[in-house]
Parts: sequence; C-alpha cells; structure tokens
Amino acid sequence: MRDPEVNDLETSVRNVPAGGKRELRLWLRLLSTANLVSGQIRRNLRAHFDVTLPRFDLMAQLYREPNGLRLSELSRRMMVSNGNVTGLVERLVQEGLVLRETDPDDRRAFVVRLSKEGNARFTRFAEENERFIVTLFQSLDRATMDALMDNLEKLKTSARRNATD
Amino acid sequence: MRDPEVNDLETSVRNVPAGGKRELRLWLRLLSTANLVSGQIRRNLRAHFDVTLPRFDLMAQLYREPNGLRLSELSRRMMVSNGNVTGLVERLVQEGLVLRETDPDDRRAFVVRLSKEGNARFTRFAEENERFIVTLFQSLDRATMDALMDNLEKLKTSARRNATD
DNA sequence: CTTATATCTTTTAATTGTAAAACAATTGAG
DNA sequence: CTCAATTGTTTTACAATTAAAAGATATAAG
Repeated sequence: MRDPEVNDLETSVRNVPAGGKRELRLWLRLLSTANLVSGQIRRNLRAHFDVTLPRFDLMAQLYREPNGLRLSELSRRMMVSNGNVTGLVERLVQEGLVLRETDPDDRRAFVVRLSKEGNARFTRFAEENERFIVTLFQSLDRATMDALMDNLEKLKTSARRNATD
Repeated sequence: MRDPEVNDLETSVRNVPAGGKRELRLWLRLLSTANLVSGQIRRNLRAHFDVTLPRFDLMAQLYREPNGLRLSELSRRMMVSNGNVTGLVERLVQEGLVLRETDPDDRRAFVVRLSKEGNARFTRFAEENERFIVTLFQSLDRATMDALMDNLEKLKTSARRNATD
C-alpha cells in the first residue's frame, strides 16, 4: 500500500490546476461569490425601497448603536475610507435619515445616529432585506452555513495575521 | 438524557444571535472577508506596480484569452456593467496595455486583447500577486481551503437558483 | 423588403470609492 | 507651558461603478 503522504506530494506537484494555485482560485471564488450576492441584494434594495447598498450598510451600523458613532469608528466598521463616509453621511443627513452632531467631549469629532425617520425606514428595509437573503441562501443546509462561518473567520484571521502592513 | 433534536429546536428558538438570522450573519461575514482581502490586494498592487485592482482583474481575463474577448463577454465575466468596462478599457488602451479592434463578424462589436506590453506587464503583476495571496492565506490548511471552495460554490448555486429576476 | 425586436456598445448623470494633502483639535513629553 | 506627534475630519483629484437612455447594427417574421 502506498504512503498517502507521497500521494499528496505528487498531487501537489502534478495536479497544478488551471488558473493557478489553490489560494488564487479560492480568492477568485470568494470574490465572485461576494459580487454575485451583493449585486442581487443591491438591485433588490433599489427596486423595493429606492435605497443604495452603501446607504443601507451605513444605516445598519447606526441601527445597532442608538447613541451614535463617530465618523472614524463608522468608517472603520464599514471598512471604507474616511472621505467616503463624509459624503455618504452628508447625503443621508440631506435626506433626513441621519443626524450629525458635534461630540461634546472632542471638538474635532462628530457623532452620527439615525433620526426617528431613519430608524423607522431602516426597520422596514431590514425586514425585507433579511427575507430576501434567507431566500437566496435557502438551498444551503445548516452544516454548510456553519462551516462557511467558521472557515471564513479562519480566512480573515489568516489574512490579518499575514498582512505586510 | 435529553433528545438532541429537542435541544436543536430550543436553540433555534432561544438562541437568536445578535445581528439577526444565520443567513444574515453569514452574508455579513462573507462581505467583510471579501472586503478585507480585496483591500489588502488592492493596496499591494498599487504599492508595488501602480496598478488598480479593476485594471488588474480586466487584464487577468484577457490574459487567458489570447484571441481576445468582446466587451459584453468581458463585462459578463467580470460581473460589472457594460459602461464600466467601456471606461476601464479606454484607460488601458490609453496606457498601451490593451488593444481594441473591431470585430470583423459584427460591426457593432469590439474585441479587446492584451498588447505585447500588456502581456509582459501582466505576467509580472500576476506573479507577485499570487505570491502575496499565498502569503495572506498561509495559515489555512488544505482541508479548510477545499471546504471553502466547495461551500462557496454551493452558496453561488443557491443564490443563482433562488434569484427573483 | 420592411419592420419589429434583440444585441453590442457608448453616453449621461449620479453615486461610491480611494489616496493624499490639508486642517483642526487633542495629547503627551519635556 | 510649549511643541511635536497623533487623531478626527474634510477636501481634492481622480477612478470605478451603476442604471437608464440612446445609438448602431443584426436578425427574424411577415
């Protein structure tokens, strides 16, 4: 009987997949999956509620922080640049969905939170959005979802640990 | 001893996680993982080669099609809008990395492919990029990567099957 | 042939996004 | 206190992105 280790070694040399290494293919699959789903969610939110995905995401962050967040904390959580958040908040304030107030403790900072109207609107957005996502994912069994949760977390940990910056 | 099924049922009712249903949390994790990694890759490509991620992605598509692709096929594969590809190709043609030629079979269409220079440059980009991604993912074992590949494919299949459009 | 419909691409207008520099206020070291 | 470094935000310039409409060509049905 052959040593499975040898087999593994051979496989790793011989079985070079089209499209490059395992890691590269995994990255491409992760990206295309996220793109596919985010496109579907974006179009659904726009069609049903005339709201864009970035605005929805921003409101989602504020929804779970009734006392509000600083712009810097918001941009950190959304993983986008500060300047981007400045503009998004500006438009949401214009629409009356978000309030932007100076932080009493630090005159450099602003604290933003959902307005009453913003809170009410987001509640409706979120309900439909969750229903939509459950529908999209309905062919997955629980074990698959749990495995994805765990393994995506491992991927994040690896990417953070091995970052060059 | 208690029946585990009962326990599962109770869990599914009682243990409502912060941030909503399982599906929603999975989507948020997928999104944040893809954002984290794509940000790292984007900054790395920019720092080392002064190339943006969308341009790199476009060149990657053309790299494996030496005979070129129509703009519509390119936008389908990249999962972005037609107008977006028009602009990206325009800039890459300007830089001399991509060629844009009329399709002899269809006067509406254009076929784009990498120029000699584009091909040479992309080869260098890709080599460094793959090295970088392997580094980012180096703390993942093979089983985790394989499971992610399979389960992300299942997720895509579910999302496509259950799309409303 | 004509006309309707479909396909391929661009244009338009707006939003979203980044990076880098500028600005303003805070903090910490001496 | 003073000044250097840090932090929070905005501004600037530009790239990437979408949706929707428009333009151009192709195809198919009469």
